[in-house]
Amino acid sequence: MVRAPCCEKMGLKKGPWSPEEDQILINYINLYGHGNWRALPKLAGLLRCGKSCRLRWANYLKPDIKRGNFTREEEETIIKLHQMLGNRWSAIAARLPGRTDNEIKNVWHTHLKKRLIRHNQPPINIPSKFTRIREEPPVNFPVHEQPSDATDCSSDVSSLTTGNSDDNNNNNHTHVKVEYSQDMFPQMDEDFWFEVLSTESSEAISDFGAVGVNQELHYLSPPTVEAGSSMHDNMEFWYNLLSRSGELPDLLPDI
DNA sequence: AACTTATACAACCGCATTTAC
DNA sequence: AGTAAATGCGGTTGTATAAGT
Repeated sequence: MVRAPCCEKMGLKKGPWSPEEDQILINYINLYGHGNWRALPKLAGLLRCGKSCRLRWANYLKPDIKRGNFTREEEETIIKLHQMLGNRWSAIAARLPGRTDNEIKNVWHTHLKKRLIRHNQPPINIPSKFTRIREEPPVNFPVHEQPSDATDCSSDVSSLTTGNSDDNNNNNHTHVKVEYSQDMFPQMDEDFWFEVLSTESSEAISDFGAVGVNQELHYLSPPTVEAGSSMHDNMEFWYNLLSRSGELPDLLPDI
């Protein structure tokens, strides 16, 4: 693919936006929308590249953007989501209404990371290949019985963490029997982990208990996956298990 | 007051992915 | 199916301002 010449070579402006430029962009998008970012600056009469316009709009001018300091609650949410998702700023931003990926990235690097280090809780560094998993629609995690609503992941998780603990409890570690088939296998995307972790603590992960690999049923037993072990430990365990199985090479590429 | 260093945040760059043809 | 263009994303940089010396 041939890279488009950079803004400067095209005689386009770079650097901070003036209030006049902002107004032109706002007016244009309010009137015509932003169907084609590449064409937009020319049509709007801006000496900017489309990319610059898109960034300015997405990070600053969009009307639903919440300005001002992050609340303590928002910061806690970012920390929690970062534990689950790593540096997937856009995924984190998707769960914080009114906040942009760029803003979250900045607040992470300037405040939150340092705060965690100060409190002897260095941030988990999830390998980037974990965080760049192919995007796919969430797929149900298999449980005893498929829920009636096949698109609702959260109902799966709650059934794993609550419903199963009664009949399968074993030394505080619940094992869930999973009937395995290739197309039922969980997609370990952000939604999958988010649903898992948003149930009560990482105990939920050990509650998954079993997973099918190579057409066999495998149990994740203590001490391999302990209740209370970290998100990353669990991800690593599952990743290694899946890698060894060789069944999902493009879902989770080698580290 | 002048200078240096640290911090915060907007914007850019380049790669990856998706879309259109 | 292949290719180019468009878009999205995450890492990095640039710059204004605040804090410290």
